[in-house]
Amino acid sequence: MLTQAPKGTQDVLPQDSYRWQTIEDTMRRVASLAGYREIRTPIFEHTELFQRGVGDTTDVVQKEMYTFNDKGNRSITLKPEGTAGAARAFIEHHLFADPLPAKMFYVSCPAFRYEKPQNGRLRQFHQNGVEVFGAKDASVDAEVIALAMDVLRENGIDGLRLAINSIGCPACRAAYHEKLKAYLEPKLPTLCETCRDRFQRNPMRILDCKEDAPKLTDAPAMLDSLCDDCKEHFDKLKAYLTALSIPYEVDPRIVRGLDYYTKTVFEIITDTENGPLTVCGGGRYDGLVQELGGPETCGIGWGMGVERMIMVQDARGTAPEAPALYDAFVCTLGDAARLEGVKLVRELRQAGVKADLDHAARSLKAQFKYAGKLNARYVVTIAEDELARGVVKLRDMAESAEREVPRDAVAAELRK
RNA sequence: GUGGGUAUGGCUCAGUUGGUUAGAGCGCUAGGUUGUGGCCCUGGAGACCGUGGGUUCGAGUCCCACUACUCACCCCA
Repeated sequence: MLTQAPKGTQDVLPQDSYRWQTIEDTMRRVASLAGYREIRTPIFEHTELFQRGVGDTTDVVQKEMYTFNDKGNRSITLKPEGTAGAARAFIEHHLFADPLPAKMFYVSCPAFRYEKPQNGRLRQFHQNGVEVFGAKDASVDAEVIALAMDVLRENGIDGLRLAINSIGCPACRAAYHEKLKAYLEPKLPTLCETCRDRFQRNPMRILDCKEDAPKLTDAPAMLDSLCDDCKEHFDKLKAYLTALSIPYEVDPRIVRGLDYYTKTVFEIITDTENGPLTVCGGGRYDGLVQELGGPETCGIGWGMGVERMIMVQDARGTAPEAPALYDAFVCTLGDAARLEGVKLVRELRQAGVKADLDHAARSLKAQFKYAGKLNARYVVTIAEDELARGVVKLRDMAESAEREVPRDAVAAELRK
């Protein structure tokens, strides 16, 4: 077990890390074009932050957190998601005193949930995300959704389903819960065990139960119970999305498992051979900052699973090509040539040419084979003859064309 | 947390009704051309057959447990 990564964790190997870097680059580029700046928060926080922020009746907090006491006997939790930490930092550093909205993003942020791993679900996973604090107009809801779609599209992932919903504000949701409970109560005995439990904790979830939902088609819908303010917000969001030519479907079953959401919630879903998979999920959290002790500040954001994006790229064959490891591989024959080769490789690197030479004491032929396997664009050969004449052989591997180049002109030649 | 499937060299897999030194392809490595890649040919390294028990004269093969991986439910990224 010593040489086995813990359950639900994954290594990103050198040959694969470019996939992550490409996705990270895209995220940085797209987000900064919209005025978002990167935030980095600790990988662990006080447990209470998530109990208060995410909500201590949620599955995430109740069953899935990596919680432990540190040596000072503080209860510490590895963050299960990105929003609570960002909100805490927003409050702690008085970012509410800056010009609002405060727009921020994070990249390949580790998150931890103690769950049984399966397809697209790990115990340590990574999210890209955005958070916006202090913007109440639905135009920002549409903006963050547009950003998510753009990030996905620029990573070769499009044609995804955008599903949106509104779960209202504390005022209209409380009223709705009463209506819903009144409707459900007589049916309780016919519901499954989990749903009888949900009845107290989060009755809206029952409408998303695969077992019970079909029996409850005439249940009152949150969308029909929104207060005027929430309804107007949702209508505006739809108008903005339409203006941006972003197709969406309204899915009243989207509830989200984190307590802080209000009004807008959304998911971006891909259909895999194993069924639908959410690649990105988020929503508005107008009560979160205040709940955590900050000034009344609205907010909205999303998280996007990096591993899931990579899965989708793989499934669709839209993964970017691996960048070439070397522009030039230097092959040498003889000790004097080898010394020259070591010098040349360093020169090339300093000139911005990706270069290397054999470090395994291989035969010339094996050096060529190695260069071929690593897809080096050029092979530079130096032996006694070339050394004496102040030249090198420059071979274009794809063309199988070889020519002589003056030793001093190699770097310039390869930078062309 | 509940249920199903799987576990043999680095990878993908064979392995006959349990029978002697566990095979192949790919990959890795060396050579076939003592100055040259991709194709071809030849050689080499590399497996306590997931772990621990049990049945048996004998277990990769049968039984049990454990662990890991994987899939579905739940939930979510």
